Amino acid sequence: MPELPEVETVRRGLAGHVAGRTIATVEILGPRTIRRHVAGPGDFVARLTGRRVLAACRRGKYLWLPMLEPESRERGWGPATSAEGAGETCLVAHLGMSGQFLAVPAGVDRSPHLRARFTFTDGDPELRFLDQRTFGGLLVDELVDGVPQSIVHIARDPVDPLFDRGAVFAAMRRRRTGVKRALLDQSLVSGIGNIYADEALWRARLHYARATEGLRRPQLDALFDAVDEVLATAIRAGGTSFDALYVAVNGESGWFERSLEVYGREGEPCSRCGAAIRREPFMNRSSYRCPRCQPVPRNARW
DNA sequence: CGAGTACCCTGTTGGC
DNA sequence: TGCCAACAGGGTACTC
Repeated sequence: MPELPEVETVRRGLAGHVAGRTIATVEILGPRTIRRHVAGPGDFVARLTGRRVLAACRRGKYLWLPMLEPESRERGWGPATSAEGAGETCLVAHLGMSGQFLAVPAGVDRSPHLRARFTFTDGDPELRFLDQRTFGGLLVDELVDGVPQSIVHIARDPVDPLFDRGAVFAAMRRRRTGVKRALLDQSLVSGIGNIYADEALWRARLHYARATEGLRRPQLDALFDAVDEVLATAIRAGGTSFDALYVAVNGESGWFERSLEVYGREGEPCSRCGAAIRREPFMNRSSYRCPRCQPVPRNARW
């Protein structure tokens, strides 16, 4: 269940273990992992082999590794690339539900969930991408204004220094929908998933079906203050549970669960008022809320 | 175009 | 014990 904090933890791991290294070999196990790379596995491998990883970047739940351009292009013998900042190659990754990056010594991996393997010219560790439920994926892409072309529709996330609350609030109020649908809409604001949406709504004492057009500036500020707090707390927790071998934290590991107030706590008392937390079907998943702190609004939009 | 839904996928859990 | 339904859910394709 990786949301922004988990993906940020992975990004930091990749920055520490992979940035600055040159890819020696790329191996893809099974076609589904690169289904969004339409040019196919041969092209995927060819465009990454021999490339040096410059950094590890993230927007919302997406990760990417920009690559140093080959020397021939750096010297201007290839197509123009630098004028508008476009044309830089990068590896884009989405963890989906269960994707993991592991930086481990080279060796045999019998895991049926191993989807991709990268080796580097300086030896260990190699980088593996594992994904049990195969909602995750990899593709090679080009940067457009510093962002992979395939994710230009993903909005800035609340951690982004250029995140513009005023613009996001205005866009939210133009929608005719409920506040949780808006929080989960990655084209409005990215990085928030089911868990942190419920946690932020509980903190802001808002029902998930509150109509966005009826929300006032103070309520939206309170909601996004709550979003910031929840994300920052989870990022700090992810940072402390860091393991040198594992680039990724396991989404199932319990480091964040102790601090959750409503998510997964059906029937347990609300820590503010004592009312029993409710689980309700919503958008083909579940929403958790306190029935007293977050009552059903009059003009609900489900 | 905005809003809302179906589907992709597999391992785990719980009811009968 | 064994089988099947429910559940987990982000993103995209699709319909209306």
